[in-house]
Amino acid sequence: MCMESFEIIAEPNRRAILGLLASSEQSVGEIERQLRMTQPTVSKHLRVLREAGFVESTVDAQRRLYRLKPGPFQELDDWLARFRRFWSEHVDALERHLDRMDPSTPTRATPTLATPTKKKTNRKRRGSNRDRDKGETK
Amino acid sequence: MCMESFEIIAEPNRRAILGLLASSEQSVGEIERQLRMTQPTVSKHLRVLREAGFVESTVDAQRRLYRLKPGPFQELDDWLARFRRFWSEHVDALERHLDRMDPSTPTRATPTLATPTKKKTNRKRRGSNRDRDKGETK
DNA sequence: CGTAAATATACCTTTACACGTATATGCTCT
DNA sequence: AGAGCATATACGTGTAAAGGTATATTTACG
Repeated sequence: MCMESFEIIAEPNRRAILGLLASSEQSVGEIERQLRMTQPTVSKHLRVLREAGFVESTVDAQRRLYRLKPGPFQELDDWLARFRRFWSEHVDALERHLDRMDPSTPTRATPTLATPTKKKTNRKRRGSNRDRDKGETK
Repeated sequence: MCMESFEIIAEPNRRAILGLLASSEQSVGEIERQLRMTQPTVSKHLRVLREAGFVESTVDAQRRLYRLKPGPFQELDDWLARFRRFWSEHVDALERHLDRMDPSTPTRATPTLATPTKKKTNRKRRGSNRDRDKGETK
């Protein structure tokens, strides 16, 4: 009754359900069988997804057909967009590399808002600091 | 010790931290003050983020400077990509609408992989089905 | 009308995360 | 060496979500 979009997709089973629905709408029973989950579990997840606006349902005799709704995906993407510029520059290099290795891949249509934000901020690393990072990055 | 990317960003405070780091690297104390969280809370979230590969840290005297790492964002985006085609067609219509209303908005740089997947699947809605949807979509 | 199928809900138990307080570790500077 | 700052960790507690079992609800169909 209170979860927002990010918590919704934190649940692996829910992501699996959304994955199924990405191909086409499905009934509860179909989801239940394909994902090997118990029926109540499926129903409860679908309820959560519905209340969060990820899916909608229509009645078809005794079954209910569920399909995706775009809203929350938008929202997630909007959040991710803030970081896209950041990692896109990393991807650029990698992409060139991969393009060279596998010319069949259609360049992976990345947004590439690649504003060349070359962060050369030159942060002062004060004093005796032997960049040793004892297991920080692990 | 076990969370993956989607659970990581389910936490609002962690998203806030990532949001801060999106602009520039920050020390624990700076995060603590800007987000009004207690220091242990910040440290623990940063630990989680670090173990999940969202951030990395370097030592600067007594402080640690944290900054973003691209990997997990990629992963999240890859998952979202499966659905992008789906909602992009919805956005297209909306976008045209908004562009007309507010010409200042720079068209919101959407990936727009708009493969014209015009889903005209014409699903059969069987039998006596009075589309009534008693509060399903709520 | 009664039964069976499909789905939703209620109730219970378990588990895992988030937070706070307290404390440990590590670095700097005098 | 000792004081003090910045950060990490330990531990206890509350809470909420997920899953299971049982049951209710709705619909089709004989």
